[in-house]
Amino acid sequence: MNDNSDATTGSYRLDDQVGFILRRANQRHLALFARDIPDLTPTQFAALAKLCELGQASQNALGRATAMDAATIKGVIDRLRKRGLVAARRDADDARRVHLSATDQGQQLYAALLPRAREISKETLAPLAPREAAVFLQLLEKLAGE
Amino acid sequence: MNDNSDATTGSYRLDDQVGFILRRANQRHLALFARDIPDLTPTQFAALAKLCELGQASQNALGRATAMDAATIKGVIDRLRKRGLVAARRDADDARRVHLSATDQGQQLYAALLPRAREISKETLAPLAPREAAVFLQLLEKLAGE
DNA sequence: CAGGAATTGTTCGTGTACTAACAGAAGTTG
DNA sequence: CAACTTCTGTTAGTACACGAACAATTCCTG
Repeated sequence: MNDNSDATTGSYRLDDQVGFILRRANQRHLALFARDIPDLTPTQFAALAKLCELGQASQNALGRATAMDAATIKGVIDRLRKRGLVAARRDADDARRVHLSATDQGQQLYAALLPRAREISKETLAPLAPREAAVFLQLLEKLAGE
Repeated sequence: MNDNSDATTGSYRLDDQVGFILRRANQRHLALFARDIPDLTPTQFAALAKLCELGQASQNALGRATAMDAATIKGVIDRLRKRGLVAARRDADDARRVHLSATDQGQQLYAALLPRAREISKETLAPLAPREAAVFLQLLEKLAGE
């Protein structure tokens, strides 16, 4: 009767909606990231990290691997290239593709930032007890889909 | 030993990091919102909803209530005003403040969109069982902080 | 009351994020 | 092989999101 979680009957409070809280949680994480790794944005770090994991990738493929669309990954890669962290060359087999790889400098930076990246994940989850954090991650993963 | 959740020792996989999954979950929600309510962005809806909840507010106060900084809320309010959903006037008591309120049109739109907004929250949580959703929301709230 | 501090709103610059439209290359099929 | 389709990357436009700097106003405190 008094169930606010009902999708059609209960009252609607913005502060209780998943989307709104999700946005705030994301904001908190972004703030932690910016504080601990000021020289790279989370998105840039994600692209660099994934590229280091994969070794190499085409631009759009890297975008898919990091959940960025073609337009977004382009800007991110442009900035990483301008800073000499990522190298790009035209693919020999497929003239459409841009072949990407992390430069030595990019790999070194990635390695150097790894401890801080781990810290950020830890700090982000700090409000939760270890058990809670594990449960949360599992449910969040489900929610993210794909 | 083989614990990937350890913040200083384990291996680092981008796909397992809170921040990355949080971003993907947010993306999924944004896509659902855009599909079900194409005429308003989630942020615009949040501002309108909060303003309807509160009745009235100054611009920065509304920003705080919706987790937007001064620069962001300004743009959002500008767009809502341009569409006649929100009215603004200089505050009589405090010449700095912009007094905001939802217009009749704004309130009607808000009321009309409410069922869809509820649906979006429901759809967002759809990958989770009801029990899981409840747990998730609680943990997410903790994570968002403040 | 005077002068410093805090608040309110604005502007600028940078960086995601997505849609839509496009060109060129590669793959598929009749 | 020619037409169609798909895939790759690019560009333009809109909308958050935040830091930094700023002017005007109000508050606070000596």
